[in-house]
Amino acid sequence: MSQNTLKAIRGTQDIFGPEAEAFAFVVETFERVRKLYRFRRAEMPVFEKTEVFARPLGETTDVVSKEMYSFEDRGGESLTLRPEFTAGIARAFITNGWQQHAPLKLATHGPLFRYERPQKGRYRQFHQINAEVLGAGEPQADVELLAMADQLLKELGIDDGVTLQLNTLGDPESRDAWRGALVEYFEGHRGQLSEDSQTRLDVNPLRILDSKNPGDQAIVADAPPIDDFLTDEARDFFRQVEAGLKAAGVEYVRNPRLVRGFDYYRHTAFEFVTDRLGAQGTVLGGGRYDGLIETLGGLHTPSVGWAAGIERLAMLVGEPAQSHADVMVVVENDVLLPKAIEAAQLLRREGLSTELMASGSARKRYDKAVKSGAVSIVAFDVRDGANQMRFKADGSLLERLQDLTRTLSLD
RNA sequence: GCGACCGUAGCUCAGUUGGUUAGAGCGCCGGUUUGUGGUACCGGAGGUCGGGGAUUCGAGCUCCCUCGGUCGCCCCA
Repeated sequence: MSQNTLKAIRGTQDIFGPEAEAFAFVVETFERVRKLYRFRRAEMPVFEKTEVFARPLGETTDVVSKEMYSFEDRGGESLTLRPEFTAGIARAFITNGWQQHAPLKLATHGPLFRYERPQKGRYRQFHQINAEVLGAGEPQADVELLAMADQLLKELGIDDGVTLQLNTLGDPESRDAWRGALVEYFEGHRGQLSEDSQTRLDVNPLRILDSKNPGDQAIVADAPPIDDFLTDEARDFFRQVEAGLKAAGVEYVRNPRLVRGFDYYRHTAFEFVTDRLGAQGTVLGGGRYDGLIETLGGLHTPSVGWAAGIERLAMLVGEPAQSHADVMVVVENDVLLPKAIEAAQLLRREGLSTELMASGSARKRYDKAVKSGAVSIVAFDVRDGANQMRFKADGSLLERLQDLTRTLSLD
């Protein structure tokens, strides 16, 4: 690899082979399942005005200042490659007046961009599948979204070892009361907290709850739980979500320390977590964001959604069985190449996946065809001065191949 | 932004306390053999050992810098 070799940008990936197959399997499964739940497909721009993503987060956070791919276009406007789907969807909801469709169930997938240091299951350009219910304030929306996620993971065959962790952040009143109590509690233990968590205490105290530092975790264990601060309404909402999940047959565990970093989140927060992906164990996550669309200048529009990293799901799916051609058409004598091309097209039009083996040493082509694992082989060769077509296939496929190629004239 | 580990052929990797012209397997290309066949054998292409500097008579190997990768921390919409 010379120094002049073109290289991909850090954190981007060229997905190919079994990994690409696994990736496609995830997307195809998502598309199938979202239709079962009657989620409608939407396509959004890959970039937006920076404000679309920055405003809901607060201008000063690390996320905005350091982790977005932002740039100026030729008109001097600040644009940003989408780091998530939700904000763009919310913007589209507002600009297109989609409240007329509320409650609106939307599904989409595609590339997202975050300027981060790559590590296992984290890239700068990565891909997510995404589902949202916009304009739905009822806990049933949360339940349906979770049921869909649950079914998706099961249909991907990766539900083993994956746990749905569920929590509520309450309504704003609950949340503020809880935050206040947490700050008070952690202030009392400030000296024992890690350096990172002391910073969090000032910047984003809820985040202390998911600190990875063992010393912090000991302190967190005795922190006041959200349940002590839930209003009657918030408690009732969460109970309805739990009851709905039970009715839907979705298993979960309560994780009272599961939080979200941003203020527009309300009520339900959830993550499907695996222990098989190292530090990046969240495989699908989301929650209710009743405050977001207002923040972007729309009407009050309670909404809930989730997203999942396709790469991470693909890693869990593992390598699918290699796919083999139905038919390998082998040209053992180049004189018969046109006939072989004709045959290959015939077969493809009939829905048989067909590959032409017509390059390299003519003598080795048949062996390569056999080695490729193709289900059947049609070989074109000249023997004793006569053009011939030979088949290697079993039973009904052999009959089908003979039948399909009957009209082919070899001379 | 911080830390640890790793960069040798297209791929996976050997390479001794620093010592001649840097190797293997797989893959690829060609040939022979086989001739209803996944065989065996022979040959070939392909490396400034990530890049630069230093030490040394001599560096793939030691040291420094740099670039890249992996994993973790931070952050996580």
